Amino acid sequence: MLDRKLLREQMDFVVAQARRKGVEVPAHEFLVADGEFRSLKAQLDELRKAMNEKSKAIGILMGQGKRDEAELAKAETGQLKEQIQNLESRERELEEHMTMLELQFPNLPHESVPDGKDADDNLVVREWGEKPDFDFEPKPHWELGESLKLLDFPAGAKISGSGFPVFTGMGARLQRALISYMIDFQTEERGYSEVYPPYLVNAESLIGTGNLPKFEEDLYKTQDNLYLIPTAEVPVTNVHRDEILEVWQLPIKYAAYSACFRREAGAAGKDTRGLLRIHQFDKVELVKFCLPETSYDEHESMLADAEQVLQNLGLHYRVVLLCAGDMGEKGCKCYDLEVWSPGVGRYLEISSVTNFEAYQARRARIRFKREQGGPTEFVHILNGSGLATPRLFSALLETYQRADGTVEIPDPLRRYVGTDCLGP
RNA sequence: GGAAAGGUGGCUGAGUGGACGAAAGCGCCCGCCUGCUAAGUGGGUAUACCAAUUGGUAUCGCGGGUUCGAAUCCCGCCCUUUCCGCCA
Repeated sequence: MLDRKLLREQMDFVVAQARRKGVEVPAHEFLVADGEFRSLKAQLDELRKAMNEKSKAIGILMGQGKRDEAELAKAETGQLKEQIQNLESRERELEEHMTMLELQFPNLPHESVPDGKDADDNLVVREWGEKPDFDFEPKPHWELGESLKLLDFPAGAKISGSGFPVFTGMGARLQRALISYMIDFQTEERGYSEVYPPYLVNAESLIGTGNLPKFEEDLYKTQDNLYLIPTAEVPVTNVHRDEILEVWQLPIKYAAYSACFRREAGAAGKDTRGLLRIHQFDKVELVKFCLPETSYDEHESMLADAEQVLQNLGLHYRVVLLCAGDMGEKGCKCYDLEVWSPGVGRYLEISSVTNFEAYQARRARIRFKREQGGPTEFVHILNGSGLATPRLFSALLETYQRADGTVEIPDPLRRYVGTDCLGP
């Protein structure tokens, strides 16, 4: 949701920026509706003012015991009331119409975001480390997972369906180790506060983060009208929904572990092997609420927080700045971290770090005041994965595999995994 | 699942038809006073939209109804809390 004032005053700019994302917005329709809405509202306010004054007068007459005059005055209100009701119903219509139109406006890309249509136009900002050399043919993680008895895909398919792997034995332990390690790192080294959120959320929360109404088909919904979270971003961002924060609280930084549930509707046939695209996965999510003027600095530092995990684990990756056309609806600027996967032979997206500016804050009504009695402003909200475990798990196995089929555990994880090597 | 109570401003909490956007207290902000501190004292302090010069309108969980007029009465819904039962 964009600022209505921006739409009114700088529609040409909005249209141009939306076009960078490849989105045509209903500019004219909105401006027409808004014009009618405003003049209608002015009229309505006048009528209501008149009505209020009349009512007040009647009250005074009644108080003075002047019954007859009061009755006379009452008779005069009928027409006013009818007029008001007519305008009110039109107002409701317009309001609905405008909301529908507003939802078609994407968040606008930041000036530092390159033009482009799709993933081919994304910009590789930097690479860290190097692709590991193997003197043997590196295996993909699904083969390693099977031979080392870390993953059981058939069991998952039997229990739930495809896209629900079972982690077994040391695989389960490694999974848990990754989560603990990442949470500990972000909270102890990077100043995030830990949050453990609910996994089922109401529609209001999903509207706040922008997942509803547009992306309902990506979500699992329960019979109680609660939805399984697609990411911890949803509950964690909504922790402060409808609040006015104190300026000294900012920035607020949360790190949250959660399972994530995605229907992956429409993604059939893509990246189906192994852990690449599954319906339930685990992730440590980072969320920040900050002052508008600091959000791009906070964005860079959040990116660094996520990168540091990969660096500590010695995994080769690259940082990609998404072009306007590939960024999606909600973001202003977004970096992807892509980890190198030797067995698959590709870079795989393992994190997206996004600055939403006030887009989510406006939807979720998360504001702050710079000073007592001052105006309220929307905070800027950012989030990033730090990181998603399936691809971290797979990159780790593939990167640290040895010729004999065993896998070395990198140093920072050893005390969590309880061993330095996974073998048969 | 059964029963009851309740949803009012940053918080506590009054308000059962008319001058209530809302008492009081707390908190916070700006003064004054007190040679420190504490106390005292005067004022200010909800949000959104519109007009923009002091102005106007709406909002007391949400939606509808009664009424000239609703925080207040009626109906429906949602949510929270407590007790009992069941269960991790």
